Amino acid sequence: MPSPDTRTQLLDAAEHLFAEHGFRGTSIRAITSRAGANLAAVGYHFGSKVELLHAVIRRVIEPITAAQSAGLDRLLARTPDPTVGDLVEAFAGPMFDGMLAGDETGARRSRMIVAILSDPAEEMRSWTGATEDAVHERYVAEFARARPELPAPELFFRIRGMLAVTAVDRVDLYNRSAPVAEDAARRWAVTFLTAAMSAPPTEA
Amino acid sequence: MPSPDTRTQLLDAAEHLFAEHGFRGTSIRAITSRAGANLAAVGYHFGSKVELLHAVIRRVIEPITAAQSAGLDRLLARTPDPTVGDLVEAFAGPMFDGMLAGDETGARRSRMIVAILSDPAEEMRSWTGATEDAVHERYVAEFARARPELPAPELFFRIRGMLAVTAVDRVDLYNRSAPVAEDAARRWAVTFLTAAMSAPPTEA
DNA sequence: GCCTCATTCATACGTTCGTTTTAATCGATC
DNA sequence: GATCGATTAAAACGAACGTATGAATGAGGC
Repeated sequence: MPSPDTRTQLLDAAEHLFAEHGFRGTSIRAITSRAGANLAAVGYHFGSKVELLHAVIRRVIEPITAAQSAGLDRLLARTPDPTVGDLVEAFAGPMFDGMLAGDETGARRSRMIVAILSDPAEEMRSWTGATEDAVHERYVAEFARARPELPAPELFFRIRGMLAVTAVDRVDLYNRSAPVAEDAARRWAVTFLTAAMSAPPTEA
Repeated sequence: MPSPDTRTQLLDAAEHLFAEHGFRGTSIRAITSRAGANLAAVGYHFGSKVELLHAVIRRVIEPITAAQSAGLDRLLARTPDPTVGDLVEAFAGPMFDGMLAGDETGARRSRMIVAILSDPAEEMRSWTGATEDAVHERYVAEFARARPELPAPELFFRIRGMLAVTAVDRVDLYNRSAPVAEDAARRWAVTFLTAAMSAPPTEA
């Protein structure tokens, strides 16, 4: 019984493999093999493969949502009318938490998020819970308050754009340079998105 | 022999199903069934499932790349020093071509592009040819010329961000409004991205 | 009318997959 | 140290998959 916690080992292995090869491209056998567990361990601990997926997703998403929520609380306690830049920082920042240079888990988690957001498979599409929805609602409301002249549909479009940018790590088409240092990506994203969210409404 | 062209029918069916359920989530049987063709038709016309995928990807990507290239030619013929907005329009615009409201193919193609850009599976990752690379190189060079004060790594990051935003249709988290009218999404994206690309460099 | 060649068809093969089942094992409790 | 609940192990099942094969089909050229 050398393994400390089979359940956790399974979650780690699954997160790695899902990010690397996608949900459908990862077999239970590959997961249990990497986790040093028996084939039946997934069925025992999680019930099925998709329930394991949901557990993995929850483990990735929850701390991000919590940080987004806490960040907004902190922001509103400091000032009643936060700037667009403040909101962007509070919303997008947590996506880059724990992505220190040299640490591969950050990049892997980023890939995982991209996979979650963009995978067309049915199993990937039901990852939001009440908590996530509530936090997103709050941010939508705050952005609407900070940019009252922006029509709602265009605001929604821009928020979708934010989500997309914060999760691009996977598209390494232009990533010909050295691995991005420390939290440079985070600050670049905030610059990028603050400018984008601050743009005047598109004229009709 | 009522079907006009089995090969085309297969491409259409495959494009639809790949966008809907992903590559791995789509069986050859589902494709041939939807195309009204025999199970062996894929093997006969394309050789294998992944070769069919590559044919589908090529058919989606090629007109976009061509339009991007032609747009840049037209732009440079008009003015030697295009603005950031001009470059954004020429680069991002073609991604939205043929996405008229009410036409489902546009949204489906968008989903297809997202799937291509973000799918972690190995088969999806080798879709760029020499033509695509050349066009992207030209745009990188032009953006660098238009924003000479921007450090190269941050410029690369922003171009990745552009790619991400132009392909977000799938993330319908905030798409609670009616389907986006005509080419509104295209103009919103240009506004969004022009502001983002015009932002001053992030300070160190 | 027949041959030819491209295409379509029905079918089968071997593999891999997720899941289930049944037995074995372990550690803690009394 | 026997018992019990929780976990792990080994094996098997049926289904679905990609691919390959060989026969059937049908139009166009001679």
